[in-house]
Amino acid sequence: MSSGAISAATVGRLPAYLRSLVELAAADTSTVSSDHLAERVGVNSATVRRDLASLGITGTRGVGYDVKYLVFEISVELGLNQEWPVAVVGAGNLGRALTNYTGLAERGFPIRLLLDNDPAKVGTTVSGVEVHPVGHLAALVRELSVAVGVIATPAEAAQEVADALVAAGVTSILNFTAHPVAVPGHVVVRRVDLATELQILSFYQQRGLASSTGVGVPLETS
Amino acid sequence: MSSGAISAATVGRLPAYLRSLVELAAADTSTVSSDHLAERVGVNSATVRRDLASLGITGTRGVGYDVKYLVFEISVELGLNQEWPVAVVGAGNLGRALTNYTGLAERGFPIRLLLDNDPAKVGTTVSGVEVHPVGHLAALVRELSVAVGVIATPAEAAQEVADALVAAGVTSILNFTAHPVAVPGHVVVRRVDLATELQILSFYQQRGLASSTGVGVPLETS
DNA sequence: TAGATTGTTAATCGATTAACAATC
DNA sequence: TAGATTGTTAATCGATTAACAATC
Repeated sequence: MSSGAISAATVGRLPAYLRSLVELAAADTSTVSSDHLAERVGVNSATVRRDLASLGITGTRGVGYDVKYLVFEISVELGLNQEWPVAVVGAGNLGRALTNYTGLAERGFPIRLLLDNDPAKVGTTVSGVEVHPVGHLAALVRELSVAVGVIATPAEAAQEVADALVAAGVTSILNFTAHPVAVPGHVVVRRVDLATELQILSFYQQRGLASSTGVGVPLETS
Repeated sequence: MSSGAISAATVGRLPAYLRSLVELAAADTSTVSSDHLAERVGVNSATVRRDLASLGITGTRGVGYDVKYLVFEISVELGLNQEWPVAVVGAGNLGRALTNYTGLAERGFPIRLLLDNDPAKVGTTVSGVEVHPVGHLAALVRELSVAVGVIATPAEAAQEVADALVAAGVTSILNFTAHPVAVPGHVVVRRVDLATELQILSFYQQRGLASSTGVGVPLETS
């Protein structure tokens, strides 16, 4: 496990490390210790050193890690040095909100394609992205080299949309519906279910478990 | 730990159990085994029995669990037998998408309050919810008995909004910005960061790790 | 050299799972 | 009674953390 095997927990922490490091780089801090980084991200310093070592990232004993080097390496690991064109299926409020959200393009996920079956929506434009019929999905995904598909349709359509995305060759899917989707093993799906997030919050509220769960400092989603 | 202590992992699985059970109830299945439920949710049957036992839910040996009883008990645990009025801070695309999303009200989280500092937005209405100035937050939260606050503002405002929500007595917060917020120990925060979700997807894509991570069957967010 | 900090081993912790006696 | 399935113990697994030799 010392090299090559990267746990899901490690992957989940990488974006947090990166955010913290980018702030340090902006503040012209050239070097950072695992202790310092750990404190900012809210984990143990041994965990930071282990996470970085598992990516093959090394520091200097007595000194720490070079911030610029860390930022570069983690960015490479997360694929942030390249663009991942995104297709959003469903041009309802959520689909339009995602398309309008400039933060995604800034972080390398430009939304290039918006699909919907509603004839009233087809042909309209959201933040410069034209809405196309879902029937054109396969052709457009290939034409635009779409790397990530987002399911922002009603829950009933989730599986059907996932199937269409997979058939078109998309291997990364973000599912915003309440309905889990089944996909072949080479495809990665993550699900963001708003009602589930709220239900988990209300569970803690109900139980008065906030402080006993070590929350307070935010409980991360991943 | 056998009783009273409920792990975060267990809490995260409850909504999935409930979804599956509701389908069974609709199909008039009166009883379910831990084995059957485990298969539907994608966990081990011992985990199901342990999760349920930790909530004080018992089944019948040789028979299984009564579906209606399970649905009721888990609903109570998740607080679904009551309403949790929600306040959304930020009436941008995301805030409006959330307010328009009927799935939340259906699952007990009606959005009762929408706040924004933009004078052009104040006074407008989204799905019947009027936009109020953020300065009125404390008074309106009390008046409407808001239980959950949602931060849907630009990242820079996240901490300020969290502070205002906490000061107004809100103890459950869902944060949609990329910025983690610090809150007192009695407050529960969950964060949903879209760019982070996409970055994790692209990491797996980059590495070709999909099948080796046991994804395929969806990797849940929680 | 003295102080700091990494890289890694061994200990710990917590969660998952196999296994099975209890019992419907 | 025979078959099924729970409730729970003990084993396993994986991830976190303490500790410390290596070394800048």
